[in-house]
Amino acid sequence: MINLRKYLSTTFEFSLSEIEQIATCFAIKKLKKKDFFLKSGQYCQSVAFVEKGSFIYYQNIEGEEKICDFAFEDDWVTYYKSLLGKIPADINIKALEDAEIYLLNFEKIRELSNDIPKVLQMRSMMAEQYFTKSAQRAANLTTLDAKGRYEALLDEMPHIHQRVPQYHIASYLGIKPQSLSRIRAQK
Amino acid sequence: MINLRKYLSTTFEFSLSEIEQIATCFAIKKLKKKDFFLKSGQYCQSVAFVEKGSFIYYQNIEGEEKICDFAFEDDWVTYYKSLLGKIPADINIKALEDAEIYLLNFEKIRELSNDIPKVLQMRSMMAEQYFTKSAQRAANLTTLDAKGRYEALLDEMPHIHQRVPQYHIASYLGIKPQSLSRIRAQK
DNA sequence: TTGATTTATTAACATAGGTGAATGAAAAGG
DNA sequence: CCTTTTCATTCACCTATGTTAATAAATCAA
Repeated sequence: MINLRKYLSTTFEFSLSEIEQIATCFAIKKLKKKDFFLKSGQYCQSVAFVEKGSFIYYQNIEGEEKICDFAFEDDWVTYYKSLLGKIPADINIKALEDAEIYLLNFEKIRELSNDIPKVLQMRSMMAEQYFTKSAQRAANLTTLDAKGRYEALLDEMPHIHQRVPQYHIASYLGIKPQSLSRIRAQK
Repeated sequence: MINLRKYLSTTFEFSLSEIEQIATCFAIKKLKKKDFFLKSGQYCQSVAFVEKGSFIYYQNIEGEEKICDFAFEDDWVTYYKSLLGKIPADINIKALEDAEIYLLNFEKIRELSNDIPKVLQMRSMMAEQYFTKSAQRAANLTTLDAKGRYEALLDEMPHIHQRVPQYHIASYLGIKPQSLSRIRAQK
């Protein structure tokens, strides 16, 4: 829980006793590479802090895995559409590497928010980051060409090539692996 | 407030007395065509129910208005990134037609949620719709060609051509007006 | 209503990115 | 370790969308 504690302390300035209280609400879970945090059809019932490892969000469309998001250490993993709407997920969230995550049940968040008002601030920030990410991706898809989107991604996640196979990066960018190769060659 | 009352009654099955209580928390606002609900740089501090009229969300990028969303009757208008993050907006929300909206202050929502728990359900649904819309748009941008995206939009908003100029539709789809003309011609 | 401005259409040409196939490199699995 | 499978690269060719420009149609403002 090293990363989680550090995150709670530096990002939100929770006190040590608050951190203890919050930490007890999480359940640890270890996932092997290729294990699923969430499978299409399942109900998402928690948010998870990524202590270690990486994840892809994707949809299976016409036999292809269309990547719509990544998550790494210090990111939150969840699927709001299913979590808030209490409906089955229409995407998959899969570990790309062996991972260690801390699960926080949706109801537990409510209880925590009552005890520690600052948790509300954390909830807001989680939701906000989540909204902002997909809105920004849509904006990039309409305003930048493939090379521009690739550079924006490298800017945002400089180490992505060390963690994610290139064909997944291409899928996230909305292009074919061959096109990403071409773009990388011409630099 | 006819549409708002009907919406609260049919979508969430609030009772008449609950609807009265909720309704008193809203402030009416009338906007002329081209008036702004939110300007880039301002803080978004409320959500608004669209009783009448239409809105575009857009960013000014290199002199062009890049449309990222529309809103019509029975939609909620807000900008979560600014509302939740308490940061200045980086987009504009402008009335495309004369409009009548009902404003609900962010703090008022909290108070209402305490009095009427079912308001939480409404909040969730608002957030969920908001997130889902931009995620779906990003998915369409990576999985469909321009014609497919246009057809998906017509499917979702059949009357859009009666409410929104075509060059705004093209911008939302991520193509040039000439390309949308070409797509429309070849059907 | 008239003239000015904005918006939509069409066409010829340019280009970014897709497609299919071949090759080699890297990773996985016994 | 060797074999198999997956992944990245390159190339030749194709297609969808962008670009520029001209014109027509629609809308706005006086």
